[in-house]
Amino acid sequence: MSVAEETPGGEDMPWGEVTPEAARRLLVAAVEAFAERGYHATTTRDIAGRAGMSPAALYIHYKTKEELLHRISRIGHDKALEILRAAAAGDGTAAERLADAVRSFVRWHAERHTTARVVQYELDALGPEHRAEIVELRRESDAAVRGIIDEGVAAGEFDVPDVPGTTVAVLSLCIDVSRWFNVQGRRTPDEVGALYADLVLRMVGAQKK
Amino acid sequence: MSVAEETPGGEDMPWGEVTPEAARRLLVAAVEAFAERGYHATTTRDIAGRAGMSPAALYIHYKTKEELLHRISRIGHDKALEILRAAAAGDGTAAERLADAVRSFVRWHAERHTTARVVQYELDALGPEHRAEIVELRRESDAAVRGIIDEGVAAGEFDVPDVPGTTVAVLSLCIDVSRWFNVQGRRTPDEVGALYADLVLRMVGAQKK
DNA sequence: AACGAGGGTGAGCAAGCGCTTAGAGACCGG
DNA sequence: CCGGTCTCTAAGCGCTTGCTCACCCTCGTT
Repeated sequence: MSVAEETPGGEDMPWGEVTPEAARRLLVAAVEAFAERGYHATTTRDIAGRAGMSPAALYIHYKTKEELLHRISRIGHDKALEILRAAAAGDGTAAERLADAVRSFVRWHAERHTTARVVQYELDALGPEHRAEIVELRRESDAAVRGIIDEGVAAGEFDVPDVPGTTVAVLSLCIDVSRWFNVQGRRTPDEVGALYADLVLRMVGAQKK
Repeated sequence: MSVAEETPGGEDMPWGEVTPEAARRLLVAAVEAFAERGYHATTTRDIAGRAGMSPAALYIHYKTKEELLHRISRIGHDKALEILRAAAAGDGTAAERLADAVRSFVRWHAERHTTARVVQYELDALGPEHRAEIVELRRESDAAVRGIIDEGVAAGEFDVPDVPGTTVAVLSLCIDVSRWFNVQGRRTPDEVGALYADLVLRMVGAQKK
C-alpha cells in the first residue's frame, strides 16, 4: 500500500511512512521511551531530548503527547493486521495458514517488541475516540484468526470445541510475547515463532505431518 | 500459613493480612486505581479519596506510593506462587496436576483480575531492590510449572520437545488472562479455567482420557 | 484529671508536568 | 534584495505532583 515503507533495495523500513524526518525521529524516540517506562511515566522533555531537540519542537509536528501515542498505535495495529490477513489469505491448508499466521505474528512481536509493547499495553492511555478506532482494528485481527480456525474445523483438519475461546487464547499467547521477550535471551524471534506455531497447531488438534 | 487470611467462617478474605483497617482500605483503593489507570497515572490524592481519607493519611501507613505498590505486588505474587505450588504438590498424574495448576491459576487471574493486572503489569514501576525481590518469586513460579512438565515427560505422559519454552508459553497464556478478562464478558472464571486447562494439556501432548 | 501515643487533617512546599508564545535562523520564488 | 513560509529554540505559564509539617482529636492508662 504505502510507497515510503520500502526502500529501493526492498527491505522494509519501519516508520518509513512518517515524514518529515524530524517527525520520524520524535516518533522513534517516543516508542523507545514509552516501551521502557510507559506512556504516563514518559515526559515530553524526555522524548524531545532523545530526538536531540528542544521540548517545544514536539508540538510543531504533533498536537499533543497523546496524538504521538495514537500515531504509533495506529501504524502498529495496521501492520499487525496486515500480517494476519496476509497469512489468512495465503494458499495451503488451514493448518499451514494458521502456522504461518502465528509464526509471522510472533516474530513481529519479538523482533519489534518495543513497538509491540506500546501498541499492546498502552491502549488505555488513548483518548476515547482514538481508543475506539484502535479497538475496531483489534476486532478485525480477531476475525482474521477466527476465520482460519473456522475453515480448519469445517475442513475437518482441526478439533476445536470452543472456537471463540481458542481464538482469544491464540492471540493472547502471541501478544504476550512482547511482554517477556528479551533481546539478550536465549531465543531468536524465528525460534520463538517456530515454537509457538507448533504449540498452536497442538491447541487446535491438527494432526502432525 | 497466615491466620488472618481466613475468617472463622472459612471463606478466604483477600488482603486480610493487612492491618490496621485504614491501611487495608488504602491498599484496596490503590489496587483499584492502579488497575484502572496504571501506577504512574494514579495520584496519591486519588487513592486517599477512594479510601475516604485525606492525602496526608496515606503517609501514616506507607512511606511512599512505591511502597504501596510493593506491598500489593508482594502479597499477590505470594498468593500466585502458593496456588501453583499447591497444585504441583497434589497427588495424581502429571496431567491432572498440570490441569489443576492451570485451572486454579487462570481462575485467580480472572476472578481477581484487578489485582492480577497490577501484579503482572506494573513490575517496572517498582524500585530496583523491590523489583529484584519480586523477580525471584516469579522465577520460583516458573520452576513450579516446569517441575510438573518435567515429571510428565519423564513418566511418558507428555510429548514436549522444548520444556523451558513450553513452560514460558503456559505461564504467559495464563498471565495474559488478567489483561483481557472482563467481568461483563461471556465467560465465568471457571469456564476460562476449564478451557485453558484443556488447551494446555493439548500443548504438552497429553493423551485425552 | 492529667497524660502520652498514635491516627487523622488542612495547608502548602519544591519540583516537575504538558503545553504556549515570541522570536531567531534557514530556505526559496520573484 | 525582499517577504513569506517553515522549522526550531529559550523562556516560562498555570497547574499538578509526591510528600511534609504543625496541629487536633480520641483513646487507654494512671
